[in-house]
Amino acid sequence: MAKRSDSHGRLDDAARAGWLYYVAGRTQDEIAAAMGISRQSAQRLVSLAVAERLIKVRLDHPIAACLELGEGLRAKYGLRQVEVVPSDPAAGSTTVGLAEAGAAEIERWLKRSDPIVLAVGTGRTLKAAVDQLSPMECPQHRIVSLTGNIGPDGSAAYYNVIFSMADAIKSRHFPMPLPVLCSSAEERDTLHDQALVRSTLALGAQADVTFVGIGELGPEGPLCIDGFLAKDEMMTLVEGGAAGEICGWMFDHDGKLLSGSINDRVASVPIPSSDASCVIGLAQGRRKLKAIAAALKGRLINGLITDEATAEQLLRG
Amino acid sequence: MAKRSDSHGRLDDAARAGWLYYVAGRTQDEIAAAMGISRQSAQRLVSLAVAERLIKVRLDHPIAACLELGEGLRAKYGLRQVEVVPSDPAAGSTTVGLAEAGAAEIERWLKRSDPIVLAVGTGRTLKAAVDQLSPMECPQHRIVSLTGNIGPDGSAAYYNVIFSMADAIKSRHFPMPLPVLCSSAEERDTLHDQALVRSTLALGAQADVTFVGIGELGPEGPLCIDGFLAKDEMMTLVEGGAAGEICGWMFDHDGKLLSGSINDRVASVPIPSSDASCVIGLAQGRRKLKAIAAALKGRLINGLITDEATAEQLLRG
DNA sequence: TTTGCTCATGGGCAATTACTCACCTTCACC
DNA sequence: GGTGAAGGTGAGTAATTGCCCATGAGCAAA
Repeated sequence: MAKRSDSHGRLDDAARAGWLYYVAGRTQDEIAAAMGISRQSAQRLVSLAVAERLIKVRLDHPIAACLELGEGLRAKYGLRQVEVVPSDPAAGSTTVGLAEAGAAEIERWLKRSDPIVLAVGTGRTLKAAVDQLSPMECPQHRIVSLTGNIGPDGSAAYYNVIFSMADAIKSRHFPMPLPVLCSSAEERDTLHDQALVRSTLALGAQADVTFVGIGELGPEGPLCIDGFLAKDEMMTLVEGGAAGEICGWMFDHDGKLLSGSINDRVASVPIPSSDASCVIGLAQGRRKLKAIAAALKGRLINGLITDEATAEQLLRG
Repeated sequence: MAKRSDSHGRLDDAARAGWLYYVAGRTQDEIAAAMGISRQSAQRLVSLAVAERLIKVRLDHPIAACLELGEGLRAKYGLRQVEVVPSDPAAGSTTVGLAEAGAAEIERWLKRSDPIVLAVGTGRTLKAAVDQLSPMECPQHRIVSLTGNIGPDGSAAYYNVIFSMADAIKSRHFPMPLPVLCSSAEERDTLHDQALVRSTLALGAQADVTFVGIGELGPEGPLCIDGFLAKDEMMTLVEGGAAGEICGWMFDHDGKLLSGSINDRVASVPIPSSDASCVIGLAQGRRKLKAIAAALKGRLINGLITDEATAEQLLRG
């Protein structure tokens, strides 16, 4: 008998057990009884079928591709948190936009009962996400802005998101009463030395989780559009190897922060270390591709929320 | 938040949970943590994904088709036990023949520690199966033959299998010291009235499991080949609506035993009732198709061991 | 024949999963 | 604004599953 079982191959039995378990939905006890073996042996056959890749599981849902892409990105860049949303709303019922996905992730953090420090950057994408937040009561948390809220002309910077966030989330908020960009490194240092600013800077440094937008450079990038940088300054930066920016901090194609250049004048809190905390970027679109890839490569962020098409391109590159 | 979750659809969440569970191999606890929900909710989403057929499981093994066919036969004929073996040995490594599969099933019963009565019919297929049995010690069981072992010319009927079985299985065996076919109903009744035969008949009636071959009729059928019936007798039977035989018992296309005809002269033990016990037929091949279908239809058997091609045809018809 | 190795097996136990039961929210209808 | 059905939630609990270990069979080398 043993001889015959062997010649038929253990894999055949594994296939049979796997079929009974996964397709027919029997329990391992039933399989054991049907095959005349012990429950443990049935369990071994089932796990053998899985280990030998006899069992193929497929998910019939548009979101499946997104999850695959997310897993790919997680593996490729060592990310802690990935969310890929479907690109084409018409493709299925899952028209979760980037903004909604970002809001969901923010809410996931805010729902925690233990107090956390949540830091936010700036940008249109992030603003859209924050606008999707549902009202919540979160007295235990603190929310801090990484970027100044004064625009280049002295008015409020529209895409500073912390005030939008304050509308929805009842929590302690800490804006940065600074411009985004100072006129000089000295001015930046002076401003940062104010007591109020120093405490906010310290708070930002200890953020448990940070949500940031990722800005592309070039004359159509947000820094130019919003008037923070003139086009010729921008072109100089790009020619100098800049690939993108987060909270105004410029980085090259390897995700290394540029030394000198305008980074000396950026008033933003330094981007929290992605070794110690979660730094989640929200970005999507072909134009941002190089910036996102660089930020991932340099581990400036360890979490990403993007869309399907962008995820594909990131994995391809 | 609730609103957004709803608009995204519960199915999306179910798909995500199902993917994480089945594809990514996470536990439900991990899924719950990742999705920010309770473990119970994660469990519900996973089972929802299964219930909604979002999760498709496929078995990459030649045996998968056989199992599908077996399930189909089980459903169609209300069978207790089905085994379908691959038809084409070249198709894969699983060249389990009918004989080996039958032997495996017999051994499965004999391996039981509680005492059982196992009855066997006759036929080439069954003989081949019994010849595949490995030696076993089964003092607790009793094995009884349903058919006589004396051929039409007085010699031992070759395809009576109980002696082959006795070679491999150490157990108490009860052959039937009778011809297969008597010359008249009266002779049959007289023979059956012998004390020794009566006890064997009684034993056969209480069989826990019965293995039988299924014979097709016609001039090429085993009854003619082995000389039990002349060709003209056979033709008369076929024209009278006979579709097949089990242990010599003739039945029509609905699986009803024919009254009169040669059934009056059959010396075999009546086929045990398939209501109370397992009656497993071994048969395969296009020529036997009508006989098998009739036996199944009439519930003469409630178990079947056959091959892939035959199973397909049975399901088609 | 003995020794040492590999591997399948079943028992036992901890982790994981499925199910049931109240309770709660939502929504449609009155 | 009340009211009941539908469906979701968490707690508790039973069932199921995964894994470790000791055991013994089979087999090749010494």
